[in-house]
Amino acid sequence: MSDTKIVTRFAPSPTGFIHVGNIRTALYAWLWARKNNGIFILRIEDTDKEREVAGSIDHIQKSLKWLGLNWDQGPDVGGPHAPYIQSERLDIYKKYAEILIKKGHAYPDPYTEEEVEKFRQEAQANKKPFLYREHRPADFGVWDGTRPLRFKVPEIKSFKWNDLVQGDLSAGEEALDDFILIKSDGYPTYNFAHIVDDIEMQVTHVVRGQEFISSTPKFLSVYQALEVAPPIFVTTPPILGEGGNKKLSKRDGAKDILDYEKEGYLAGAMINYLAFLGFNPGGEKEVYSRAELIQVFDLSKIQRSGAMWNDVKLDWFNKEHMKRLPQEEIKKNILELLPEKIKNPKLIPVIFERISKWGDVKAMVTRGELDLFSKTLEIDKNKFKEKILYKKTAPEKISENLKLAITVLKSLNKNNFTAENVKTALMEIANNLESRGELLHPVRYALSGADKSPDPFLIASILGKNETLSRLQKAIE
RNA sequence: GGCCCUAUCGUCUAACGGUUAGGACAAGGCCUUCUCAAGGCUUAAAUCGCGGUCCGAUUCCGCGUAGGGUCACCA
Repeated sequence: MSDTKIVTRFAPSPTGFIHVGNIRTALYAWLWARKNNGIFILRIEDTDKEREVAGSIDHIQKSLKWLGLNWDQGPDVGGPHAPYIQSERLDIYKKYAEILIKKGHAYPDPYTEEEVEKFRQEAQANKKPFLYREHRPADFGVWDGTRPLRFKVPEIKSFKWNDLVQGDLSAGEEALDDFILIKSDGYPTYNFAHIVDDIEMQVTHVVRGQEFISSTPKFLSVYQALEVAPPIFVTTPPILGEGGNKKLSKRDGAKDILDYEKEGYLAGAMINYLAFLGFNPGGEKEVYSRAELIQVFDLSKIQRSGAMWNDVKLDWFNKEHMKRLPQEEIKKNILELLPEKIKNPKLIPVIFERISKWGDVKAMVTRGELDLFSKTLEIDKNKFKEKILYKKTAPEKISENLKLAITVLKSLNKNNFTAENVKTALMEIANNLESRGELLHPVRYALSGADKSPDPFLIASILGKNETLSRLQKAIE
């Protein structure tokens, strides 16, 4: 039954990269289509030629692909309603415009932009909302395509409608106005084009941000004039920037979604985090795979209030997803991200061994851990003294233990300085102590300069005998 | 300013009108230091305010307050 098939769409305009705020809307639309065995459409809304940024379409597609939000119909894959780029569909909008003209619901705007602006200022001076329809001409005249085509609101009334997320919504008459359907450059406005396309493409659920709530009465008027039943509206709450009081925007640090890929975030983690920012299936489980997410997702459980972006929680999701990743995946993931200089064939096995247990690329980069492998680790001298101490163990005891370690390690043959041998040697001392940490922690810290690091034995073997001894010696001093 | 929407720990959130208001992140403390993109235990932390309906409001209603959105030949 094609009538009952769920159809959702993501309709970005190619004005640059898509940031995390926009992509969540796409995610929700995609999840809903997949959950219901429906269709997910990618449509490019490029009716503003001035704001268009070259390369955006490609970038948008890359972003969606990274997250695995595959589309069934779109600019590249085509589909029954091709083309999926609005600038290539101008004749279709014209056809709908003619229908509205014929019905007496559209007319050419007789005023210049300056005249309209004057009306606007007059209204403002009188402290009244500006309504173009109050200046609607008596005779409509014939539209020759050079003037903007305006919509004649069929009925001035209050609208009430239902939104799957927001519930019952309403707006007063002042929300209705004779807005522009087709601009003087021949391109349709968003207000008109998206409605035509949604009708043509048989979209059942329109998922979009709440900035469109206030123009919904206008949209409903168009559906009314066209005598077409509107789709189901699904209005998502905003994502707020980390100050908590502003909608997330590029200016407030909303990043290109693909930046997160570069930084080593997993697509699955990003999706999980994004989905849960404003949605919760109930229950206490939080880490969901893509498939599980599709299963539990429900548009009606989307939150109504805005949610604040939180990098720290995203990191946590990433970590959880990493833990669930097969080893091979981790290795692949990491290799792709390793800086060129570290792609030294000799080091790769070492890195793998380490990464198989402790491989946070992002953390490695930020903590300077990668440098450990190029032996240029800088240790923060100010914190060193304090951090090398183990709990309440006396500093004297610590340095005594380190000395002991040096003695033992000195007796190891330089060519036999393997992680295994170092471990055997050190553990012998450590096991005789009150707590093994009294030795192992200082050694770890002396060698790595970090209290969370690969195990000290591995580090020692990588550093080699000389460097290891010299770092231990330095630590004592 | 007009219109519209929203309001539970610092953050994301859960809770048929009846719960000691739950979980997660973050924070504090303790344990562990072969820890391993850690783990275990633990502490502190919330229903914006005022009225109303009800035997009983986080939940329903009104007002206030605060935040957000929108008022384009942008989407």
